[in-house]
Amino acid sequence: MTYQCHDTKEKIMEVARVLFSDHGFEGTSVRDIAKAADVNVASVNYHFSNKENLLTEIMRSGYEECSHTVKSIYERNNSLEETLVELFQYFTERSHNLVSMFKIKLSTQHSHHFVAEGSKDQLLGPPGGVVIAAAIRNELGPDVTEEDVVWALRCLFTHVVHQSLMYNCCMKQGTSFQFTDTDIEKSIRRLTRIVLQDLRKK
Amino acid sequence: MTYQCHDTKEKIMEVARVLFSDHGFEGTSVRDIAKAADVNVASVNYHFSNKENLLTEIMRSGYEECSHTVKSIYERNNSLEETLVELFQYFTERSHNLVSMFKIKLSTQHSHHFVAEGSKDQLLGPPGGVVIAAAIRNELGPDVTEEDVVWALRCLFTHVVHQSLMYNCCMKQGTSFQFTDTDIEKSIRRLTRIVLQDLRKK
DNA sequence: GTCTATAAATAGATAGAC
DNA sequence: GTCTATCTATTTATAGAC
Repeated sequence: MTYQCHDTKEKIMEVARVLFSDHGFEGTSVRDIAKAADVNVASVNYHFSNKENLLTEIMRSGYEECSHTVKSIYERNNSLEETLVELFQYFTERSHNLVSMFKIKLSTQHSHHFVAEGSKDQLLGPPGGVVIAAAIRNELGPDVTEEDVVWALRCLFTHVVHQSLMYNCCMKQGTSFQFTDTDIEKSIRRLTRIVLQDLRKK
Repeated sequence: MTYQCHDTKEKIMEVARVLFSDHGFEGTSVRDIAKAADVNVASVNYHFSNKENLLTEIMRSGYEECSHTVKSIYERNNSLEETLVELFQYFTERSHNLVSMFKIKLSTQHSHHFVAEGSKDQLLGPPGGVVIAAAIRNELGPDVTEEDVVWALRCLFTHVVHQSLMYNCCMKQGTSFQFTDTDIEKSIRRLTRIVLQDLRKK
């Protein structure tokens, strides 16, 4: 079993993302990860130097994956409403990516993962936020104010992210959740329409 | 220093809520709590039997405090919009209560704290959700459908909770946050108005 | 690159004196 | 109710054989 670096490293990251999402960073031991990934305990430190660095790589790849997904979704359908609905579907398929990123964002200890490398003081916005903002501008034409775009972005992104978190966590917990994915899709569409409608009135 | 049970127990809960909120349940040791509360290590187990039970008591009191706050806010001002804005202000004053509750909700391991004691399968809704739903019905009169009330509740509560989480976490992290509390208040008011407006049209 | 063995620190919990 | 001391288990990380 020599020369399987790439497979092992990626397997560790994928398994760790799931475990961090379910039990948190501190709630997951390197041994748990190695066992679940079916690799040796020492290989985690070999490939990532230490546990903290494993988190760093997971966060970076997760943020990039999400940004890239939003971009490619919008380039395909060219519609704000459809993009938001498909973003919810992506968050459901890759719920561990969303949940682990969000938990880290809420943590004091690991929040530095959301600070861009070059400019240490600049907080990263939501992944794909630039694309959604552009989509809003495209729907409303050139007369829309920047303040309105920011407000709409915040309303809509918040809604999609929070509904995705609630939907996927309650599903995982096995408790009877009141809302189906169809309900949430309807909710996203309705909110998108009334937000755009309000911005057009001005 | 004898007979100070009540003080010690409450001090432990208050300190633990802050630490759980910042570093998570697993990221906080019983020793950390005892040190921050300036009590002996053994007193945590004396008053709460074990660490898990300390979390149980924190969650229960946090949920009740929040529900009670929402109720008393609405009884005082009798306005949906004002209640949501004041709820955001409460979430800011007591951000550790919100953050710790939300983190636990996202966790697979500790999600059982959101299951009501009597009926083990029933998931608890958002704290104060019943009051907000009643406020929505009061604004719209008796003709409003239950589906619309549920949608409005979800939109508005989601917005307030998520904005509060983002606002308080980014503040705590010391990074330059783009939005002031005034911005978020405006955002809540604007969303409340367009949601109610949409429901009235039907 | 993978493995075993182990170091060094820390975790939750408890026993027993006061 | 508070405290010290301690047991047992588990943690991250590393050293060194293969």
